[in-house]
Amino acid sequence: MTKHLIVILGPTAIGKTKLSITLAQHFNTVILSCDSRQFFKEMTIGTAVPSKEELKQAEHYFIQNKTIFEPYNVGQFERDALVQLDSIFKTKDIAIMVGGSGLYVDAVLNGLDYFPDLDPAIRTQLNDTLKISGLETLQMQLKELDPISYQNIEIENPHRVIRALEICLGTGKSYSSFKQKPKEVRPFTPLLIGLTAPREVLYNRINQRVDLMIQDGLVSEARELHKYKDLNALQTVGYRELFGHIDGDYNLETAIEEIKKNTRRFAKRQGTWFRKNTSINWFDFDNTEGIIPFVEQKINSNDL
RNA sequence: GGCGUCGUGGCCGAGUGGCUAGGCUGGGCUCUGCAAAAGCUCCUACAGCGGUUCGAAUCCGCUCGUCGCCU
Repeated sequence: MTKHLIVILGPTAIGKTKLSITLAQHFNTVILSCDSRQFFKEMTIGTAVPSKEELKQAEHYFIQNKTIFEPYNVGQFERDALVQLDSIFKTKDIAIMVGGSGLYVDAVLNGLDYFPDLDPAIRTQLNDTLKISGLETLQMQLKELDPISYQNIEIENPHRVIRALEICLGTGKSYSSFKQKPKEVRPFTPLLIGLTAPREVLYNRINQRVDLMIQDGLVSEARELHKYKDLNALQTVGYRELFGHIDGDYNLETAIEEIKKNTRRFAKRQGTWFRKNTSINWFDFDNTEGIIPFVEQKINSNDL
């Protein structure tokens, strides 16, 4: 029997959580979250993790299973997710993954190349160099150490340049030399379901949801986390803007408007990411009845 | 009705005879361990009409509109 991973994709606030629970119940299976901010147990309101009630309706993995105090990244998630899926597929033929984080979804579905773990001090130092000497210095260094990456990566993007450099410096080999692994073969067949909505409708949902988060106490959640505001996990829409307000940079109303704006932009970027993935089967968020029959039909035809 | 004021792209806003201000919003995009991150890119306007001038958003006139004051 083929193992199937139903992957639910779409921008934030479009209704992925609800759909995933419906599917999990129908197929009597479990849900893996693939959301780079819902891993953290210290954040609840601002990341819109499923509610207690929702968590009771289906078994969830990778929801608030990590702490903001320990670094976590795609590579680790890929490994964790594959281990979890292996164990799920021992007893189930179908699993569900819900994802808003494009890179993380791709990692599970297609795999990342292998990169060794590095001493985090290397990145710290590169970040210092960036701050003191500027991006150009790093670009020149990369040109020297790894001309191929210098040609191919987005050279104006400090994150990309630093990543390439940290691999070069930490391994003694070029970043490009690691990116040669053939595509991973996964022990499951993915079926991608995307949810869409007209831009205006989505933006209204986002604005409303932000207002709800504020009502639910996002401000006090942000206050408690304020002292950790430099942690990577807290570079998150909904928190950053409130940290600025708590620091006295602007009033609450402004912070809320900023959260809405940044969430809209985030949703737009998610759209860009998913749009180029041609294997997604798109459904209107408002008309999801057809999804279960569609999935059943696909799975059955695969199993024949 | 009279006098004055102002009229710049979706919004804000500089410019005051010759060289696409800038910011914000918005759109498009990139993506192999910071990804709700980070970065790239697009949107050439000067209320209208006429005049002066080699050349006008910038000067002059009229029209329309704005706001203010007066009657």
